[in-house]
Amino acid sequence: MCKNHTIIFTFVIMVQKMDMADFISNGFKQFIPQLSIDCTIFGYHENQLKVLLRSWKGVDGWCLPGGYIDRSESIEEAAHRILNERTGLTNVFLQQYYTFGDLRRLMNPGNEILLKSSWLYKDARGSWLGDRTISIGYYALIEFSKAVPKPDEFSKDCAWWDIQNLPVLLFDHEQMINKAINTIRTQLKYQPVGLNLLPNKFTLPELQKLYETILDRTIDRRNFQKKILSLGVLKRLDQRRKIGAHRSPSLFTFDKVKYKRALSESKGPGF
Amino acid sequence: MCKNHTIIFTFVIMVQKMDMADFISNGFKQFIPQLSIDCTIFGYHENQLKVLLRSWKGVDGWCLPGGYIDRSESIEEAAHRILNERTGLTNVFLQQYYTFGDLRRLMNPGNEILLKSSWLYKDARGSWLGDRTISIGYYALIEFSKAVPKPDEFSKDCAWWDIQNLPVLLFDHEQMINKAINTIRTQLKYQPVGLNLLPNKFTLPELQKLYETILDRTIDRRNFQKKILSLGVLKRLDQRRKIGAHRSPSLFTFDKVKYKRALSESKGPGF
DNA sequence: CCAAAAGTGTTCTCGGTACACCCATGC
DNA sequence: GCATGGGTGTACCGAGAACACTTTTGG
Repeated sequence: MCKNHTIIFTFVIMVQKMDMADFISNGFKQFIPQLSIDCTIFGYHENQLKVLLRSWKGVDGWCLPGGYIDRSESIEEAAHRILNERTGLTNVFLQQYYTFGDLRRLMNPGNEILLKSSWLYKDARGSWLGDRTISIGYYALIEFSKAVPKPDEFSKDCAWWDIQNLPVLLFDHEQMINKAINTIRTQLKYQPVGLNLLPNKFTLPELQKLYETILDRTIDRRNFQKKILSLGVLKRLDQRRKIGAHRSPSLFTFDKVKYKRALSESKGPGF
Repeated sequence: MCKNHTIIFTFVIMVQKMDMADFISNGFKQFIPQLSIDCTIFGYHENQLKVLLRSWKGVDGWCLPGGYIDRSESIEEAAHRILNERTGLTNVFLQQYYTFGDLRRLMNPGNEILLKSSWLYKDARGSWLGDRTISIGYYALIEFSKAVPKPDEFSKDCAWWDIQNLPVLLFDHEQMINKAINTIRTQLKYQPVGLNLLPNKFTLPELQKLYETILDRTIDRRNFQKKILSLGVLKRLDQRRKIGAHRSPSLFTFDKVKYKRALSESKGPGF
């Protein structure tokens, strides 16, 4: 059920470099038209939850990194490829969370003007790219420091943004991000997915800050430690982190075997 | 988040009747190609959880009722329409649960032979229908007695099947059904979705049997009643059901206002 | 010695589970 | 009156939530 993160990333055929005109006129031969994948890529840095966004040349406003599905790859492979193209990362925690197919998704009233003045409207409209598109949403949790945001040749920029302070987003991508955040919050309650956002070694206070950031509330320190340790997925290391004029907290790492087991055993109350 | 069931079904333009040849050659003009919706429609009857399946003329094996998305309808509208076409029902509890896009989904080893000997392979292959298709899975919970399975003009049959005793399923539809069942089971733990499967009036023992059937285990009678009543979504009626040589159990109905509120407030343990 | 953060244990409450007796009905 | 199933209450247990003091460290 939740094995996405364990899948060994099969390196799929990378999209051939092609110029924009060629992509507009011939892309549909390689890709499935009218269906895209958008990845909500979360990172965590300086006590902030961040999302990786990209902007297009010639268009104001930002959007989620996305792409089309090659006719010969599965959608999961496509999602991993798209994520790899923007971050350089392989073998990350990546999960499908919802498919967005509202007719309004292209007509976000907040920024319709931005789109109308862009080449997306002028040139892509009329081609396969201008058709209505349904988008499969995936979210990824990655270690911030390992990812190097990479614009592609169509990008003006590709950068991290604070969840709390997002720029103007094109299409329905704000809604997609919100749904992704809700999904993580729910999942975090049952499964220790948050660990994917941290480096190999971390302290419990750091882990707690992450949880507090994602859930947007404070958590009692003692209860947090009791609960998180009771999951049995953490290993205490014989090292401490020096943090200035304070007591040095222990470093932990997580036991990937037990971690995978815990991910697949979500428990809950009720019947 | 879970408002699907509250949406007032907007009656969309029904698919024009067209013959199979026309559909094969021209359907892509009306519908989005390479993307379909498949509905796992659950009903409950005689203490059995049932799924509505259909079979194609000229093809052995069964599959989920599905269809394509009209270019002018949202995917949710499409799902409601497809469900309406097979059951005659509107305004039902319907939820998207996963999008299936494995390359293997068309090549289920268990029944490849069935497909190869069919017109689907001979005639549809080469047309837009023969292309690889990605499918958005929706599940519906409906009141069994209200639905009248309706084959369409391409169908050999359309009928209810016991979850415990499914026929040979084409494509990856068995996997789709299994994932739908798991989704319901998880959801049932947090939200009283099961009520959608029962008639307006029901007794607590009947409701309990439904839960036991879905979860595939027995539940203590006293604890079940305590818990289900504590949700506050049931109203006890001044009526009892006569059930032969036994004490007559009270009938209940559910308070739709409180019910909707309860659906949107899923609680849980954890942080 | 003082400020700041880490580490740790107990109590309370609530929900989940286990369990037993009496009641209504039709034969 | 008896068999069958419906209705109800109590005791135990574990997880979550509330809560305070001591220890380490650098300045």
